[in-house]
Amino acid sequence: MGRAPCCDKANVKRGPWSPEEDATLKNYVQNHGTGGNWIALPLKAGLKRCGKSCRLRWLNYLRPDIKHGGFTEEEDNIIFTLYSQMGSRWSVIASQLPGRTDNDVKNYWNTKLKKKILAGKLSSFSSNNNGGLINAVQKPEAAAVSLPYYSTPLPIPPDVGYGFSVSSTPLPILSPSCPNLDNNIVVVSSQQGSAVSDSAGNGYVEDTGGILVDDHHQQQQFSFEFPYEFINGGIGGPSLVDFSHADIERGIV
DNA sequence: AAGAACACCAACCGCAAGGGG
DNA sequence: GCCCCTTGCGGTTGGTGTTCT
Repeated sequence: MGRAPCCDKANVKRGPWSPEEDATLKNYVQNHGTGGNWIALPLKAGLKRCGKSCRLRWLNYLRPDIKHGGFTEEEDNIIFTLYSQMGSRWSVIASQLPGRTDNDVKNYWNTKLKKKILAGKLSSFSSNNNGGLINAVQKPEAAAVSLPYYSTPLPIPPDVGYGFSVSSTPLPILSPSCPNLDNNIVVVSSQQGSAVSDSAGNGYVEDTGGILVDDHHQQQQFSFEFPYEFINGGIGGPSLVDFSHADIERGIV
């Protein structure tokens, strides 16, 4: 037996909300609150709507503190930074932006901001204070072995689908030729990779041979890959030249 | 001018988590 | 501990407006 539907779909209205419905819902919530039960609310308020629909309409549109209108550059940067760190945790990201909803942020990211970043038009991505690099933070679930959570400057925005893997066999200790070896996490070296493609025909540039060193001088080999057209500058991203050994070394923390 | 393609965003869907009985 | 109900979340869809050809 499957899950019981949250409401009787045959007897509820769907689709866009009318101004009358908005007014009814707004008046009811402002006068009576939600009563802690959205499922029962539409019946009490006299709305032929699903409780979930009412909740969504209130949270995303009717709440008095909702901010409508375009996102500012500062908001762009906050979204980008938080997305870099935690991925698509829209509710968490939205909680850092007063008046914005998770749906707003999600839509904005998917329709505009992602393109803006890929075009290199976001200040935190294109500025020179980090050598043109941004902090791409490894997603925890991507780690194949237990390593400290770390950030590594890479010339990519976090949404371009880079993969990340760590070899299971620790490498021999590298000679400490790198002046930053004593820092917590170091990307010691990297090299330009070769173009590869997956079974669906999507092109990637695969970079291999990077070394991570943690604060116990334990080393792990890693590899990562980026969509080929992005690395190749085809959609406004950096050219392959930007993705060099030197650039990554410059970003060592 | 008209149809096609694209962009935007509100709304829906299904799943997981949380809480109460 | 289990079950059921509700809420919250993130992914996806579909309608509408705009731009392009």
